[in-house]
Amino acid sequence: MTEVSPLNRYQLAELGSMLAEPARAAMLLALMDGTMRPAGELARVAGVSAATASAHLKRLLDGGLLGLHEQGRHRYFRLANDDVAAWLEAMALPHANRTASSAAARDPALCRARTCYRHLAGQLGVALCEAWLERGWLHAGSDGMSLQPAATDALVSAGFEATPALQLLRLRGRGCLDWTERRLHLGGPLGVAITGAMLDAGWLRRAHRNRALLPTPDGLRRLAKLGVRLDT
Amino acid sequence: MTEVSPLNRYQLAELGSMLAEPARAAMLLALMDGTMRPAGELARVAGVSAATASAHLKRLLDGGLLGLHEQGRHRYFRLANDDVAAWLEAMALPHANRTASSAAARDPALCRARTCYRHLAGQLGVALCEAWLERGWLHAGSDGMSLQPAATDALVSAGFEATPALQLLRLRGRGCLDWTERRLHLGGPLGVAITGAMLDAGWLRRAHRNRALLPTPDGLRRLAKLGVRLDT
DNA sequence: TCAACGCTTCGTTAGCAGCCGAAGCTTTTT
DNA sequence: AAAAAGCTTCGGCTGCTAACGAAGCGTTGA
Repeated sequence: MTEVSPLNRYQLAELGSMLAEPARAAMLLALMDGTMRPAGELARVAGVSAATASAHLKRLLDGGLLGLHEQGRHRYFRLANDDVAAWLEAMALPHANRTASSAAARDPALCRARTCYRHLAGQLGVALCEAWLERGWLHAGSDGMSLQPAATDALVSAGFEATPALQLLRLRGRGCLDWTERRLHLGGPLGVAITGAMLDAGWLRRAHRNRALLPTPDGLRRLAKLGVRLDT
Repeated sequence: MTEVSPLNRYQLAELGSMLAEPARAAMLLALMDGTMRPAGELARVAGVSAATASAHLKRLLDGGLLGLHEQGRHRYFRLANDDVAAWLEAMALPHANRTASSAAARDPALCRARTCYRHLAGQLGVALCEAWLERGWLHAGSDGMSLQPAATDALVSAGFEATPALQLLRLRGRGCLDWTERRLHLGGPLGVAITGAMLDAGWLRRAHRNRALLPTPDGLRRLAKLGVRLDT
């Protein structure tokens, strides 16, 4: 009865123990929006002293869950990569059933569109991914997803600037499991770039309270032109 | 800075602490193949006394990760549902990068085909899901996936028995993120039933050492007739 | 040059969680 | 009816770890 699995018991336990402390969990959740935050701010978010926070951050850093950017006397922490963000999103899976009954209690805006790390998730994210796959604008290969040249014309005519649109062709995307929709949306550098461009262009606005993204009326119109529609 | 997320810090920490003990992690991993196992066996797998195992199992049960079947003086434990199995698979995400370099070191058979809970995963699982979606045999709606009547004829002519093939139409499937392929394969009751039928029909055999599924030459031929091919 | 600042390291304390053996309960076997 | 088997509960021990204040270190700004 040898143990052959993606993860052995010790790796799994190690990963679990990273989350097992509410203070660490709070820090990770705070970084889910893709921002970088200094240690002191994360200490406040977690509600612990600077000394305690420092130990927690070291632990998460050594564990490979966080990345670090040092600047003068500040140390900015961020999630290590979008695998970690996708993983944190997936942590909601065991709760999927229990909260399904109280689905209405969940923030509807959050279900409609939100950031997953730094790319678009929720109904809108899934709709975009599926629509573009169907139109052949996105190609899904074994090495991830990529934008097809045919898509750039449509993007430009919908309001994207020509240069950024062309640069998108070089970026790679990847599927990312959406916890509310249980289907894939577009993540990876490509997903980040597209989402960023839509924010810049004013198609989407960030909510203040949470990770929700609010599509503007103009944004909805332009998205519809690109085949992306919200069911409701 | 209120905390609005699928999971709050305490839920996340609670979930993490379930895994944080190697003994509990070992038990969960042992149940990943979808089997039911009595407490005593899980104690042996985890390498702890019956008393300790009992406490761990109670914890996992209360936490909603395990299901229970009582029979006489035996208590059989299983994973609560396939959400939990999918979640455990997703736990490998943060390791995806690190192990990518040593990808060759991973068991190739395991990457090719394996059980995820009780349904087919790996290259073969993803290939089946994508091929059947493309052919219109599978329909993906917001409520999950379902088999279309058109598929049953093909299944029967490929060697499925007529009655089981018809019963499949009633079952619902769902996408399940594949940690090696980073794409969706077919899970849920429908995925379980199809995989089970293929095992019964001798298209696939279970490996002894691990969760790998070994396609037989005959099975490969029949799968190819159903549009399912391994890239290599 | 000195003070303020941001963060980490050190040393200590307190509390929780895992572990086991023994005892108890229930079901099965003889 | 008694013994065995499977599991849980109880009690006590041990070790780990999160917590904080104080001290130390490097950076920034006056």
